[in-house]
Amino acid sequence: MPELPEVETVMRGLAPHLRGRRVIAARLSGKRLRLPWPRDFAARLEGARVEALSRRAKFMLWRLDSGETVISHLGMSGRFTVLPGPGGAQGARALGEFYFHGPAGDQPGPHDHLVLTLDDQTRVIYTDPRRFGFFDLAADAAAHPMLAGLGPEPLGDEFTAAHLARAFHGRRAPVKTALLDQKVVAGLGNIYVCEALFRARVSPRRAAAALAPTGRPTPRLARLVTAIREILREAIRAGGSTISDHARVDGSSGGFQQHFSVYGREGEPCGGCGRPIRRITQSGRGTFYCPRCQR
DNA sequence: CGGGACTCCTGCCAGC
DNA sequence: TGCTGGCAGGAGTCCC
Repeated sequence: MPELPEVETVMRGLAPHLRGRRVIAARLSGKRLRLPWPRDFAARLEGARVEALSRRAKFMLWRLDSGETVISHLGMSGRFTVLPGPGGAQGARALGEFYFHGPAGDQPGPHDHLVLTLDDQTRVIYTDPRRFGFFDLAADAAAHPMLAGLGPEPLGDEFTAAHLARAFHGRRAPVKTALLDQKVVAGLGNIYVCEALFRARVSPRRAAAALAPTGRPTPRLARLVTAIREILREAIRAGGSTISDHARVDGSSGGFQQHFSVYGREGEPCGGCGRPIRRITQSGRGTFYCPRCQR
């Protein structure tokens, strides 16, 4: 699940608990995630204070006072859970029972891969059944190989119809595929691309190049930019979308899945024309759209 | 080079 | 009930 709105939701949920706190213990499951754990990861976290949290595309960044930055990616099924310390003991019990499956209520679950204990006794747990997520540490996060080539933030000033026109010009792939390319725009995933294309009334099958025949902005591209921004803002406001895995750090679900117009709605009537939503496969991934409303 | 297929891993669901 | 196959939000790599 985790696309930009879900990562933003998790980051905003973690920030008040992590910011300004010192990590006093870091415990790892030892199981390999998408990438190997950074060398001496626990030791490099322990004793460090978290100065600031931010998000870039689908990556979460924790700047430490050691000069390093934790880079975290949720993959497909990663989630963070905060168990408040003594100050929030009530919440800790309620959540502990749910997320910690041991008899005492504080044993890590089978898919818990990182447990941080902070200097106020808050615990922060990273859980990831599919293990497509990862952690890394870097002195310069922006220069990290996974971040260096990213396109603009879709909610930032650099993401414009002019940018899309340049990125799409000469590109034969379908616009759906192009928007999933993190070098074109950073942070979109399958769900929000489907939803944004529907709102912009652009067919996911159309070649990207056909939307930018001259390499210059067009009204359609402007519509697409607006649709992407709107969808992302609405999804962030709703706390992201919970399909099966995403949760906020307090365990509650996001709500944007209630507002999907096409995603996961194959066969249901289109809200615009009433004809059935269609599902096709593009680059091996499901695409949902209305063949009538989207051209 | 662009673009598609394949890969990592587990959970879940539909269908038999 | 229990099995099997297909599918799932990401993104790097490998080929043509």
